[in-house]
Amino acid sequence: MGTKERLLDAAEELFAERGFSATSLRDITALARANLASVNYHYGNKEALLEAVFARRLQPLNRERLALLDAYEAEAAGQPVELQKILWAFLAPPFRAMHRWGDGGRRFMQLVGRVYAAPIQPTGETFIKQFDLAKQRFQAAFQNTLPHLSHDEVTRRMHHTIAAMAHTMAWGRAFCCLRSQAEPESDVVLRSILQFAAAGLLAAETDLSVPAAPVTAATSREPGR
Amino acid sequence: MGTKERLLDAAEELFAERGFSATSLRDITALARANLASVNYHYGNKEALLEAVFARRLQPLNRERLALLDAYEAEAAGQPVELQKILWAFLAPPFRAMHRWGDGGRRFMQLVGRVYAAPIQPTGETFIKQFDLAKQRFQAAFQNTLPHLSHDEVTRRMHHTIAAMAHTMAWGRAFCCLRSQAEPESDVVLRSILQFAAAGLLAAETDLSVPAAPVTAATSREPGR
DNA sequence: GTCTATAGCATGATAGAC
DNA sequence: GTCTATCATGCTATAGAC
Repeated sequence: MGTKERLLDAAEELFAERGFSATSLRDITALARANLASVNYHYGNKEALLEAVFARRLQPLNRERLALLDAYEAEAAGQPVELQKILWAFLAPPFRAMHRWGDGGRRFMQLVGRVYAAPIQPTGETFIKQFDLAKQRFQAAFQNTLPHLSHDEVTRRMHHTIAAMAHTMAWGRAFCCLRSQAEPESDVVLRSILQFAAAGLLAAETDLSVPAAPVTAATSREPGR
Repeated sequence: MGTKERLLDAAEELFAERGFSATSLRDITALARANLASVNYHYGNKEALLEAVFARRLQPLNRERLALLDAYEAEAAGQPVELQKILWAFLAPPFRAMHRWGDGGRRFMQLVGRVYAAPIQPTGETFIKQFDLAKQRFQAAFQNTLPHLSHDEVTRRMHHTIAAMAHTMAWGRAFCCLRSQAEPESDVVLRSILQFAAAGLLAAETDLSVPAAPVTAATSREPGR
């Protein structure tokens, strides 16, 4: 395996584990058993290296999502696609990618989850933009299948769904730190998200009964602002 | 307002916006209009400053959550507490805190969302530990109210619920970047999460029909590993 | 393509005057 | 408590030999 690719692997691993700013080029080149100058030779600078890490896996991933959605839509022939199918097209590819790509895939998805939760960082923008392209297609599909929801509510519930996925990814092996032994790439977790999100998306928009405050006043003093 | 508190505010703001490693003490002291050495004088070092940022708001927050849950449980007198009430006790305090604490509260919750998504960082551990104390109490309450779910599944679905909350926090003003104008502290978002999570938690555990692969083979070639 | 050497700068921390 | 000055170290990036 060439230096260029080893650098990519090392960067993927360390960016996912420690974050972008907390990882130095020295850390990366040491792990890749490459020279410090090699990053600059092959990629130009640190940020371009991060972009390369994303570029390698992100495009195939979103292409697979959209191909699945396309196929389901063709199958439905103009009718709304079943909710479970839309969710499957959206959520299954990253989980399957974790299987296919092994440790690298797991680390990559952890990085994705991380960046998605902290979108302000440099180049996170790049990633978000690419992701939003797919998101818009899915937004339309969800809206079609869930006509009882307003546009804004669909947006919010998609966000909740993405959150569940991204968090699972971000936690990686540490998922549900305490006791659940399930690995994030296991089917069990994917099915759990599918089930949870499907029910959540199908819920009525307005039927919420905010519970009354209990008898005991639970307000406590807190530091002012 | 004393220097010590101004440092806390500045650190809260910058850690939330840029992350811990990407923020320098010089940035913080400049924003706080304080001397570079003041951080060391008042807090010892950078990491202790982060811990102080957490300590200021985290304890009251979790205390409020648990007080609410206590009150609801007392009200229920041994019976399982209604799901909506458990969720309310868990989710409402951070949203209300954002109102009460103003900008500082919003930034703090953004920081919390950030750290929760990237738990490996230094001192994130501290935060996670404190949070887990509350989490265990809530896990028991959820399990009581949802006897149809296995222990592991309750854990996973709590995780999904927390994810929706944390992501909303992490995105702050940029929530649902595209079009939804709703501020994260608005009741609309809180209600959306409540509704979504309640339905998701109530769903059956096993009834999932994974959709069949569509006719068109959607597999594409991808880089090997 | 790979390496050494180093420029040029930012960082966290501290010593010590006031 | 606040300030200046500075240390020691780490960083990204690059120049130039091989």
